[in-house]
Amino acid sequence: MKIIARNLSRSTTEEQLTEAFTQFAELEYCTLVLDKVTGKSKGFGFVEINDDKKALLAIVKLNGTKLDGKVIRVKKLKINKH
DNA sequence: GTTGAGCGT
Repeated sequence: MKIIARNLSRSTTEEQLTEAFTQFAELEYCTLVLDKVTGKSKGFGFVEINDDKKALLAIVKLNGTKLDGKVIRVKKLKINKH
């Protein structure tokens, strides 16, 4: 299940995202979107988790929590529209 | 060097 984490701090790193999610599930994929020009964080990233139930749990647990001192917004990505 | 809604190098 793909997950997106928005509203991240610009200083938040990919490993911080990883550690946050790894508390609830094993991450299959994790990336932090970086700006092409500055190379800094765009403030959001994507996470992939195999276990859907754990993924949903991680979303609920991490959504609204503070990461790097900032409240983050975690949601599921576009679900199969087919 | 910065910024604050979002669905990706």
